[in-house]
Amino acid sequence: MSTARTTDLTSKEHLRLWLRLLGTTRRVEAVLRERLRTEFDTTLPRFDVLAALSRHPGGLKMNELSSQLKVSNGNVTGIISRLVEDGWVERIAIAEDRRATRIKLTETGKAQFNRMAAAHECWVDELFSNLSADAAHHMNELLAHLPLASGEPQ
Amino acid sequence: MSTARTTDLTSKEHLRLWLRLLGTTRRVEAVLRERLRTEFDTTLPRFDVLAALSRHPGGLKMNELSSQLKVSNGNVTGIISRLVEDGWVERIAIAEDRRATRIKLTETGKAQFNRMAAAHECWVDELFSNLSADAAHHMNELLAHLPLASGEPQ
DNA sequence: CGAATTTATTTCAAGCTTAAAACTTCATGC
DNA sequence: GCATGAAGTTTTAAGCTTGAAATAAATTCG
Repeated sequence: MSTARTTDLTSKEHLRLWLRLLGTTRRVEAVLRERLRTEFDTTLPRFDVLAALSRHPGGLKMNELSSQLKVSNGNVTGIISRLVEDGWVERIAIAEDRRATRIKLTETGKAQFNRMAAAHECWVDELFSNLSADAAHHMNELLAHLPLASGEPQ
Repeated sequence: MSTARTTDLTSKEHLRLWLRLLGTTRRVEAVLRERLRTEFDTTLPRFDVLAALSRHPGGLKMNELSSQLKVSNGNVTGIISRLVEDGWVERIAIAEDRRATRIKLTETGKAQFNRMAAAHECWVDELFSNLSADAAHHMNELLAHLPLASGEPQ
């Protein structure tokens, strides 16, 4: 309320960029969701969870999962419960802390994820195919410098 | 399906960019959702619907709304129903076609949206504040050239 | 030790989201 | 007229998502 942060022109340019960013992201997500559904009979949130677990072979606690994925705790509970039912993931008791459990991919889960991850990379590459490696890298750098954008904090 | 579209290096760069894009978008959305909730007691989907209606003073049919917002028909039905209950929006019968209705902002809805839109632009400007107008414009151009990124079909 | 607080997770209610099925109305062709 | 199909919308079932409340276990500290 007190002060505008930038000129009005810059502000409009920021808004335009945000709407473009949002639109692009939604379109890509829609394609990925559709393909995950038709080709692997699964969903994007499930894929995201599997991807996070895949990056951590030792497993992750529920709160680690939800902070990595930037979603709420309760949300992850439901997704994990369904993945456990499907046998793609397992909850492993932690001896030193009976409140928490460690979530790990099962062998089935690993195999499924590997198949999906290969296809996923291929789809993304196709969707961004008319962006050169340099342009992609450049855009990545710009986004990385937004204070809120970096993936690193945690 | 037959061939990789790019080199493996470019493919990795595309994937990196996509993950960055997704992360940035989610962070911005999280901030906007939180602020809409605490300061205006509403949600992002509702705001999106109001914004679309605001751009079309003559009103929009349900299928126009859902195609503009890139969400399913059934989805819009629910959001509109709740907005109608709140008196922010009204369904107006179309004489020539009894299947469809025209959705319009009420005066209350317009007033509410105007307050929110001003704050929204301010928040976005703040979130992107360390991006110059030129950089924002440049990134916008790059995104606009993705075949899937513009407002066009596929 | 025992009370108070913090940490890890689940449950809950409400709303969002999708795809598919159902329903109603309109348009077309016979 | 009337069947047939298309168009516009709503309903449904299942899953995703959130914030808040509830539960339970660990930690802190008087």
